[in-house]
Amino acid sequence: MDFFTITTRDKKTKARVGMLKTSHGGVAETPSYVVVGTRAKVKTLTTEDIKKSKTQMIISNTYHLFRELGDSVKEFEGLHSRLGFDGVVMTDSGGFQVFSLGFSREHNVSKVGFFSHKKNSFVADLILALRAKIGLRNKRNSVRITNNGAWFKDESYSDKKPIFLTPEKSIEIQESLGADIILAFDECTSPKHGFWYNKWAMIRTHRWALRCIKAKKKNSQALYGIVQGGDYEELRKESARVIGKMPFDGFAIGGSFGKEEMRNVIDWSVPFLPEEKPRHLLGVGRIEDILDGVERGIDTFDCVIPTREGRHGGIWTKKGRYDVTKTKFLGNNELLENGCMCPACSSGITKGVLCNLFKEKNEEAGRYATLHNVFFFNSFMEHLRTSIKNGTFSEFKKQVLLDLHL
RNA sequence: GCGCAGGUGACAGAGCGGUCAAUUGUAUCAGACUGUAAAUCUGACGCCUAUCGGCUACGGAGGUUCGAAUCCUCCCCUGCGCA
Repeated sequence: MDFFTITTRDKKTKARVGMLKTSHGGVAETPSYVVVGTRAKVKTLTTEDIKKSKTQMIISNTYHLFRELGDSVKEFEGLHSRLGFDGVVMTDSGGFQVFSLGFSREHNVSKVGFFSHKKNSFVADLILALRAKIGLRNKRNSVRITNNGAWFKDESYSDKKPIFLTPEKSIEIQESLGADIILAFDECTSPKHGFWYNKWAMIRTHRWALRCIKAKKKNSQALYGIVQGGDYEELRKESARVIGKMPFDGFAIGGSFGKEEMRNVIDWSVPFLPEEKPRHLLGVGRIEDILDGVERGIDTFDCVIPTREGRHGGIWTKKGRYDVTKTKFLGNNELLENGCMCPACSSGITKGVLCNLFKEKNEEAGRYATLHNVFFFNSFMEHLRTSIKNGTFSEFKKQVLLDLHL
């Protein structure tokens, strides 16, 4: 049984429809959205909710679950069981936390910027890269990266004991967690990092990739390698070439880039990745980003947007996003989205009702919003797949962007 | 009627002589959120002004002082206790 099969290819673009089949029995048709359930739970949603949300894939997180479970992760029941989900489950390796708990805090940046982040100066970048190369840890960071792995001293956890993640440790934990797809332990760099730091971090990530392959014992899980290289063409191409040649079951594109550079990063990387294997774009994104990604040959995407923004009152619709918490929606008796078949809209949740729930700080508010958003993104992917099958992907893309006023 | 305790910006509630247009929280408004440090965060929030700055404000009226939300006097109001 093949893990990944491509069933339709778009004639004009690199878009394709495929099927992921895991040894666990889970199935997902791609392009697919991967819902984020970091701590083995999609925030605010019940397992019943997830079943009704058209969710095919969920991604949990190695770092956060290991923080929670410690060594008892060895006796973990397994993510499918914990999630009550029989679709395709992924785990992120903890590589993103190297950034999100480290440089992201220090630089005060997120991984995707609408503007190009100002880079570190050439000298600062070179010093940082040299320090990294000879194995000197960054002193200020709550994450200290060494050539062997990364120390996490995360004060938001009460026990406060630093933990050390290496490629081997990450794989070991991910095997205990039991996802269908696991990711190589990598280093996600910051948008502020310059060429030299990115180069060194990339080389390190490549070495870690080999160690992950070597450390993997289970055959039932698919292992993805991760392309890094920041927003540098030379580095991305090199990374994709090197990682693409390694015996991974699939490939992910990670790292930080500006909004504009994202398309370039994909264009530089994809040609070096084996055509017949699945390609995942880490941490992206918005509707327009997905369209750009699919067009360039990406099969799966994971992003916190539908869940996080839902909790914050952001409602995604075909006509764009709005904030239901605005007082003007009180008393409004239109459904969240006209004609929507999601469990929230189907049960008659109106803008007014949801606005009121948010104002009351009722916990159901985030749940309804998340339900709608997750369903919306999953339905969107469904339509997107159909368009590829029909050979109308380009028209579909154009229409979606038009409707979103983008 | 007597005895306490109080009256501060939409509300709650700090401040108790100058650094006070007044801490903080809530509400309100605006914005952010892209491998979840996030049911979170940022900013605005008396009036006028793009800004500098100006004006009016801490129950009311006086007073003391170079200077009062802060001290004094009287008045009005509220809560609790006693009649």
